[in-house]
Amino acid sequence: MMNHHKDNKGNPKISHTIGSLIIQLQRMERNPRSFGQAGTLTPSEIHTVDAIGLGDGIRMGQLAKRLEVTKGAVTQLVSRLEKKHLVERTRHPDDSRAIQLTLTEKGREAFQIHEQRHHEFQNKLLEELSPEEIAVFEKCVHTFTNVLKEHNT
Amino acid sequence: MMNHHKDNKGNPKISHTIGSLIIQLQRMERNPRSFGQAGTLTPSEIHTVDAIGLGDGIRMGQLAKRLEVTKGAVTQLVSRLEKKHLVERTRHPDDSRAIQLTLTEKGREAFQIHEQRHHEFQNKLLEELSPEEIAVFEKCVHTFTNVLKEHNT
DNA sequence: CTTTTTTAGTTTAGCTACTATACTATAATG
DNA sequence: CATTATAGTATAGTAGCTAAACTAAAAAAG
Repeated sequence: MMNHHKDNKGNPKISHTIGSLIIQLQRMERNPRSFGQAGTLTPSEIHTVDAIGLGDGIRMGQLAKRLEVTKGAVTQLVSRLEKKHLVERTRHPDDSRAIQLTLTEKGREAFQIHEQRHHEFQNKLLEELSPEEIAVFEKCVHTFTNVLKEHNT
Repeated sequence: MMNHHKDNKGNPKISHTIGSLIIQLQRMERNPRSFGQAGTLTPSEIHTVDAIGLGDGIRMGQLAKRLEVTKGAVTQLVSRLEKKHLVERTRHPDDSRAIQLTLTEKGREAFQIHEQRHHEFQNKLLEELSPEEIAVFEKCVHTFTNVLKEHNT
């Protein structure tokens, strides 16, 4: 009840806490991992596989928006994934400029292994945090993401 | 009280929420920004300035550990910052292999502008979240970071 | 003391993951 | 149609890393 709408006198550490998080996230985001038959994939590669798996038939441009990178970046990533036989490009039936993306069998396997790891990660978090805390956490991350999004504009 | 130590049936979205966060953080981490007299600095550059500012006289190796990168990476970054006249290398008095890092006047200005921005960011968060929520958030980020750290090993 | 090993930092080649820019091809609009 | 917008690609260049080989000084072992 008290101490709302104040400046950060009472929270000198949150900035540092977030700093550590960023360091760990960056570290994670540069370590490739193995995904079964698909072999070793970089974080960017598996993120791309994940986005295609969640939105089957997604187009190049939509994928670029989802990942918040340029279309050029997506072209490069998808080409690499195609070479690895994880993703297939097919022409869009209604717009012959556009391309639809789908996962191959191998791609789906990688997708599933990745989802499974998310699951395990979540469960580890749930072991250490109560459902109430998780709920607050989710709200906070959401707010944080929005402030960040605004900041990134 | 209920539903503790369960799997994630009740939280199908947290994974997606965190995914969005990661995308925004990565986006932030590749956009250079202006820091007064120091000019435009990349995220890695300002992180390095920040770490030196917080631990004046820090050595190359300690800095590498703090940033969780190799010493080679730190050498490259510090060399660039030295060229930009933000950082100074001086030989360590007790160990002539080692190097102590300090900020120049210009470096300190960049440091302060950066700290100021952290402050503003925190205040924006505090406008939208109660102190109680922030406290939980901090705990959760901490837990999350630790799980991540373990995962990164 | 020397010799050997460890530690602190540097250098370099190579990789990922982007961006910006210029391009081709198709679609939509006047 | 001619023009403009949209979908995707190609390419050159950059940041930010790593791994491995290196130099020099300190510490440990003999």
